Amino acid sequence: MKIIMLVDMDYFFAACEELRHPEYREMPLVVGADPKGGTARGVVSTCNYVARKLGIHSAMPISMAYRLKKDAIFLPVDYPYYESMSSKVMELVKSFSKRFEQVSIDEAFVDVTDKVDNFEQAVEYAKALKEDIKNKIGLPCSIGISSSRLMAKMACEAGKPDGVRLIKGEDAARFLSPLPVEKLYGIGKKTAEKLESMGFKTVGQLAKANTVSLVSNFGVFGAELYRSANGQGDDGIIENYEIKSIGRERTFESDTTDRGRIVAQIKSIADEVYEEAKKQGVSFKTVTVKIRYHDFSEHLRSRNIGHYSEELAEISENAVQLFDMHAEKDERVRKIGVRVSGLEKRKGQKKMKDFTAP
DNA sequence: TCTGGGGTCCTAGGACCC
DNA sequence: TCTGGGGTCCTAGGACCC
Repeated sequence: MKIIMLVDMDYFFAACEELRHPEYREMPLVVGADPKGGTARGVVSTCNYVARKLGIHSAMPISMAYRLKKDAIFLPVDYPYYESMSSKVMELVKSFSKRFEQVSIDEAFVDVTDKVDNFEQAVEYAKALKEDIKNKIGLPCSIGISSSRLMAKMACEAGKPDGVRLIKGEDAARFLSPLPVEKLYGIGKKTAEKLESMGFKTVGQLAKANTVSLVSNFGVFGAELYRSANGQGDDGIIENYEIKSIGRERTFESDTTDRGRIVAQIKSIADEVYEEAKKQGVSFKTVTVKIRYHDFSEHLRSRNIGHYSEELAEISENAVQLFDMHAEKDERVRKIGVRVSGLEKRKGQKKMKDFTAP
């Protein structure tokens, strides 16, 4: 049996801001869109626990957060800064085990099976890692430990904030059983509604479901649901993960039908996508445009260009064409996005660090 | 209250090929 | 007259996560 840990940074973006602005530490701090006096269209990205006590939370419309606390500290998202902090954290985590997989800017799974003899030692190991991150970098995190990725994640959630939590395999079912289905990782609003309509309110009820009926209602996902509800899950760590797509999207400050304005935005976004693809050292084969209309309906239009490309013009020209061919004229556009996929590492190009002199 | 931006994975239909 | 089966690729949409 493996010993898997999930390291998850607590209120990461806001914690990073507190680190460079200690004066905000005791104040409600909201990282996200500029509220613009309550008229803005963005959302809360992350907020600290002082703000959470006031009812503010991630993904809440920023206008609502503003209404809840007009004199909170509102800061814009400084992604490059958080990424630099993330790199420091991830290097430290890696030093605890090379069997490591970063799953988002602030989370990583680590397989510590070879590092400790049992779960009790794993708890001590996790505490040491947590202290190291706190002392050397200054950021709080939580760590969940179990024998699968799923249960490590659930343990971590249960331990938040600033906690280390162990759930042994034999305790998984008992831990999960009373939770409402939407607390299970992978179950969102839609699936929860469907499950509740089928009579499954808790994970324990789901764990006793008839697998045949789950599969007939949800396909492969149904079988996965059953396994998850019973505390079973994957324990693999993918050490060299390859990115699958690169995209950027932008919401207009006001909905528009002005083609000139939209095309200009597509070109500007295409440029950002191009720069990111260059930075990642990948070519692409498919270009996709995403259009969100005023009523939130979304449409994707994609084109396989038939070869791997690295050209800015291939992104912007295909994106504009796809928009012109498929956009509903006179429908107000709220958001536009551009994405490239079908990626391949560029040939003859290695990362700088591969050339580092010995 | 009025809804961002960056991703992943899965499904399903149609085209095409053998 | 009434039309196989399997595999793969492409496209579009949906759900979910952070």
